[in-house]
Amino acid sequence: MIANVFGKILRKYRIENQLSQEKLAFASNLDRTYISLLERGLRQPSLESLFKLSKALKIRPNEFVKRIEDNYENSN
Amino acid sequence: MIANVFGKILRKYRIENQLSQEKLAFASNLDRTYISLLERGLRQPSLESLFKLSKALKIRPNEFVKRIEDNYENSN
DNA sequence: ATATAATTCAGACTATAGTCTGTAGTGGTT
DNA sequence: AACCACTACAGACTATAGTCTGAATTATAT
Repeated sequence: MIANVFGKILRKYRIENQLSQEKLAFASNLDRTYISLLERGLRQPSLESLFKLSKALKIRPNEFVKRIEDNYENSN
Repeated sequence: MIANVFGKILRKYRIENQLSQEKLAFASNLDRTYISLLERGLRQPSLESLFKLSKALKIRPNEFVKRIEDNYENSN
């Protein structure tokens, strides 16, 4: 599942940036509980949410997506 | 708007691949009318739909996203 | 042990992604 | 004109993204 792959990478990036879910939520203008859902693989983001999160995490969206790709084929 | 940027790029890729909306829909396992909505900027895809479309268009998702990035800052 | 920050989880909710069926327009070809 | 392939559009619908409030857990540290 792509949501699981995405969630794990999102969490890694967040930890690297030393942000709590709540601070990331504020920085990306998304909801606190939604960040939690994403990280646990219970939601997948829209393109816009992906861009918002990338900006808050100071990475380029295509880097984010590249990591998803790399972990996706190996996941099922 | 990110949906507009995405839509224009999607259409370019589809034309390059010489596919009709209907054939792209079939190849990506998405709905014919939804492809139309995407290209006109009336919808934005989820991460999963982005991956489905990328596969059908024989490009890597991160290339797709890179082109969206490049056209996004210049759009508003 | 007890505060405190951080995360999970629940439920109810709104907004939008994505489907389905059909019809109306658009443009090309003979 | 007629036909043909393609796309736009409408409307009603289902599935899921994303919000909001609050309470229950789970760390982390003092």
